[in-house]
Parts: sequence; C-alpha cells; structure tokens
Amino acid sequence: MTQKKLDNYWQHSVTVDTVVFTIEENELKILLIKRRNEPFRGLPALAGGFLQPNERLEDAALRVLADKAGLQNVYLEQLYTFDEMFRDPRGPVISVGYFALTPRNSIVFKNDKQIEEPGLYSLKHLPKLAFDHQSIIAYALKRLRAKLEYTNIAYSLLPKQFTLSQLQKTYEIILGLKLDKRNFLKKYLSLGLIEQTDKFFSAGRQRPARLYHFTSKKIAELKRWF
Amino acid sequence: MTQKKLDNYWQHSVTVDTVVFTIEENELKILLIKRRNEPFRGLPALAGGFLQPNERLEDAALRVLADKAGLQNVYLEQLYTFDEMFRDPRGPVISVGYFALTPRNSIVFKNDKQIEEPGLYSLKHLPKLAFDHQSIIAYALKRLRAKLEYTNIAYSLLPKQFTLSQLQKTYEIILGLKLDKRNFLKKYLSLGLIEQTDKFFSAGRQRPARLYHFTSKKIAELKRWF
DNA sequence: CCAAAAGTGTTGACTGTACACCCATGT
DNA sequence: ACATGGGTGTACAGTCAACACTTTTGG
Repeated sequence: MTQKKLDNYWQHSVTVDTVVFTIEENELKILLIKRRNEPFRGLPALAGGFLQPNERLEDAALRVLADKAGLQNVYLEQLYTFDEMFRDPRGPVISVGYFALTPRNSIVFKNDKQIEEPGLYSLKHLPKLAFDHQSIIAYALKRLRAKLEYTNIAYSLLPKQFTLSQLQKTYEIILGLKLDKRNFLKKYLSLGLIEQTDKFFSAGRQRPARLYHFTSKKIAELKRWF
Repeated sequence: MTQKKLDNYWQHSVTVDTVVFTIEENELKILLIKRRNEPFRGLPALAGGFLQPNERLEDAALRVLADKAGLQNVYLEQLYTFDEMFRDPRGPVISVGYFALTPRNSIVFKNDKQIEEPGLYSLKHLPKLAFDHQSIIAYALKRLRAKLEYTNIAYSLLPKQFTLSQLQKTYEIILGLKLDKRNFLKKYLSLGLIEQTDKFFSAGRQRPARLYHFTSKKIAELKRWF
C-alpha cells in the first residue's frame, strides 16, 4: 500500500433521491415530501436523504422509502447521477437518482410529530419543487415510459390480481394515449407474462371482469412493442 | 438556514471511471491503463480518477480522458453509479461510470515519464482487471449494443466520411452478428441519417466504394430496429 | 483475365393496426 | 329493460427477412 492518503482526500456529500410512482384515481402520481428544513423549507421534494457511511446506495434509497412512506418490497431502479445539485446553497452535493414503482395501497404515511408532510401529487399539476427535483422527475418519467414498453414492470404498479382493464389503463395513463382493447390483449397475452385465474371481479352493474395475474415476478426484458 | 451541519456531515470519495470504446483492426477494443499505484498496482484499469472539489462529474470524466489519452470531442454518456467499490481496499468509494466512443485515430497516447501504460485491449481477451471494472465494462457493452440499435451513435466511432461496408462492419463487430448487406442499407438509408457524397474510396484492386457522411451530428433517438 | 469487394430488387412471412358487435350483470 | 363496461375476430397494410448475380477496379 503505497497509496497516499492525498489521492483519496477530496470527499463529497452524496444524497439519494427517489421518484416514487404510483397510480391513484386514474392518474399517475409521485410521492413528495414537504421539507421541514432549509434550504427550500416548505417546498415539496423527492424522498431523499444523505448517504450514510458504509451504506450501499440502494440500501440508502430503501431506508428512506421505508422511513418516510412505510414502503416495503418496491421495485427500485437506479436512474442517473445528478450534479446539478451544485445549485444546492449548502455547496456541491452529488445526487444519485432512483425511481420506484408501487401499488397505491402499499404506501402508508406515518404521521409522527415531525412536520414533514408526505403526499401524492399528480404529475399534471406539480407545484414548484425543491432543488432541481423537477428535472429528476422528468428523467424518471421518460425512463418509466420507455421501460413500460419493453419490460413487464407494470407488474409493480398493480395488485396481485387485476383485470385487463386495469392493466390497460395503467399503460394508457402512463403513456398518455388510448389503446385498442383487442390489440392490447392480443399482444399482452402473446408475451406469456400473464394468465387468467378463475376469479372474477364485480364492480357495480356491469358484467364481472376476469382477474389475471403475472406468471413471473421477475422483471423480464422483452422486445419493444407499440 | 437552520440546516445543521450534521445532516451534511458524512462525506464520500467519488471516482469517475470511463469505458472508452473504439474499433481497431476489426475488433471492438477498450482503453485500459496499467495502474502504477496500489491497490491493484500493475493491473489494467479503466480511465478514471477522483472527482475534485467543485468539479462537475462530466468534466471530471473529460479531464481524465484528455490527460490519459489525449482525447477531445468524444461522445460521452453516463452509465451507472456503482458502489461495488466497497471492495476497494482503501474503503468505500462511489464510482460514477461513463462510456465514451471515439474513432481510433483520435486516441493519442502520451508517453510521459510516469509508468502508466495506456493501451487498447480487445474485448475478446481481457486480462484480469483492477477493482470491479470488469462489471462496469459488461454494463457498458450492454448499453452500447442497445443504443446502437435505436440511435445514431455509430457516428461517434467512424471518420467523417466512410463507406457502407465500414458502417455495416461497425454494427457487425459490436453486435457480434452478420448482417445482410441489402437489408442493412435499405433500413439505414430509410432513416435519413446518412447521405452519399460524390467521393469514392479505393482500397486495392476492388471496385472503389462510395463515401457517405452523417447528415446530422446530433444524436438522434430512433425507433428500434433489427 | 482474375480476384475481390461494391452495388442492386423481389418475394413471402410476419407483425401491427383498424374496426363493431354481442354479453353478463346490477339497478 | 337498460345502462355499463367485458369480451371477442378479421382483413388490410406495413415491415422484416431471405436470397444471388452483375459491376468495377487493380494487379
């Protein structure tokens, strides 16, 4: 070990910031938390926090999600590492961005005495955000849309059993377009990712819809479609 | 500013490591540099270095490429941020991985007195590498192959003017498969990315090949093909 | 004139897209 | 009975994949 300490001298603050997507009331929403500290006190921000010593990046992201929204078993994927945080008034900070997907009902807001206010915000009317989190969100949305088209990550947004309408609506909401019912079904079934159960779901005065489930929980890479 | 210094207290070493791809002698090669310091002294490693105070991540990558291989104007893209560097004997290090593309003749090895030995290594027979750089390379290769199929980044590996054979060979070498000459040309021309010049390139006793050039230097996102 | 790479079209298979009606249920 | 979303097939168009011979040059 002739390595001099000097080479290793400069150190940097590192944060992990996660864009948590979920679907609620037929809208794509993200989890934001009002900051209770400066800078940007009072503005909503992504679920984030400083990386602690000897902590893995992904573990830090998971820790923050569990602490702030009771989240467990989410789909989590690293996005990009931003240094726009040079705009952080406290000085340079490296921010490793993640994105997460979860069904709405897995989010449990903890109401402890801290003034932090977590909430779900529709992507359609986002308020002004802390830091440059706006651009991290834009990046995450782009990635989400791309991945939806060539993987089965939709799995992570849906309950274990779901109707074809729910599945299709998930795609429509995220991609922002209308899809043809028959073509959608045809393609999706041909992929072999889902199969029908013998259960049905009844919602009011309509014909009950058959419930389906994903055959594999593993995230699969598929050929691009649409 | 009620922010306590505590929140910001933990600091981390951050390195930037770049996988530089180029094509030489009909092979895909990467730039590696023999380490002259511990740890892993003597083993080849990616072009990398510590992020300096107040330096942007991308600037750090560019600085290292310019210093170690005289590279200018490369295509550079952030890959992923690794914390496998927990295996670094010196302690935890965050490594932001980049990948770069450049034509072979843009690489100029500087032979200063330092014992660093930069060189191009074929991906087919890589030696044992320092750190976990093997896995960064695997990741970069995956990304390169994917991007080749839906963007025009091939542009960054070729000279300003090139023959169709060169272009096709670039794809074949990177993707590791043989492509049909007519189908390749048909698709590529239909994208409108390249156009023919009125110049020809003569290589020995064959019919001279027409030279083409890219119409736009901007990296375009295309629909996936192949 | 020979070797070597350049250049050039057609066909069949497949995949994607557009499109409309009957069904089962709750009220 | 009716309103509501559930469920189903076909035909056309566009894209992809396979395939072989002639041309031009240098030696």
